Amino acid sequence: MYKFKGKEYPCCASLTMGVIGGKWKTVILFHLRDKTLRYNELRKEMPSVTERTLSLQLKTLEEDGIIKRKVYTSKPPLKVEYSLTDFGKTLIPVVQSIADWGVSVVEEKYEMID
Amino acid sequence: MYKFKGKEYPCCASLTMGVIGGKWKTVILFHLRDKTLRYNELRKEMPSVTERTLSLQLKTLEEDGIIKRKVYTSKPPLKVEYSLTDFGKTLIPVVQSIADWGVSVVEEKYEMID
DNA sequence: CGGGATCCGCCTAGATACTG
DNA sequence: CAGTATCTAGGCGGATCCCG
Repeated sequence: MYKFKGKEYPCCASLTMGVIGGKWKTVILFHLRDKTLRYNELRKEMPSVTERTLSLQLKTLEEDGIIKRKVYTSKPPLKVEYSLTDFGKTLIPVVQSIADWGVSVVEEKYEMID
Repeated sequence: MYKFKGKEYPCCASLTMGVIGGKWKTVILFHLRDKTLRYNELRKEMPSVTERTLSLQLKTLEEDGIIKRKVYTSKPPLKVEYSLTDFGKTLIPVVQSIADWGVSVVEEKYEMID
């Protein structure tokens, strides 16, 4: 049994999926893997996500210590930047291999025969 | 826009997550990464999954061409073995890096500070 | 600009019972 | 043994409006 942030997982692989799973978290991490982005910059990279969902996913990633949120202004218009924490950076190879496999599939590098 | 098996994804990372995402698929692939297993052997490796869920996940993995299902007997008791296809084997590095990160976290290899 | 509040549909997955 | 059938719940994520 594996534990992380108060949650229990039956397998080391499911622990990781508990952190980066779901429809959007890997996409967020993919875009943050090499740079800092503002909220609206992330939205432009992910046009099909809703504001609420992006907001929620960013919050859970922050709570898990994967990303950090930095606010630069106290009055509107707000400027908020998101970036990986040092802990989050340890996920870069994982996210990269996930992204690479997706690219390989669409490039039809792999044969789909048994 | 990325396409795979009739589904569209906004990012190469989300394509991969569409195939291996969800609560159980990476766990199945983790256990099948180096060996063939029967249905009940898989259940023993994953005691907390229900029969129905395991069944459904195996079916979608088969439909996506990731695993193959081989039936050895025509009359009960049935013998069915699951293993990775050649295409599924291309996912091994991805699953392995996912599993490795989970292990690293519980071994506290990484510091959780910003 | 960067969200929060509210409402809601749908899909994932669980529980349990049953079958070829 | 290896599933299917049925019912159900919980939560993920979408749509829309609102606010500092």
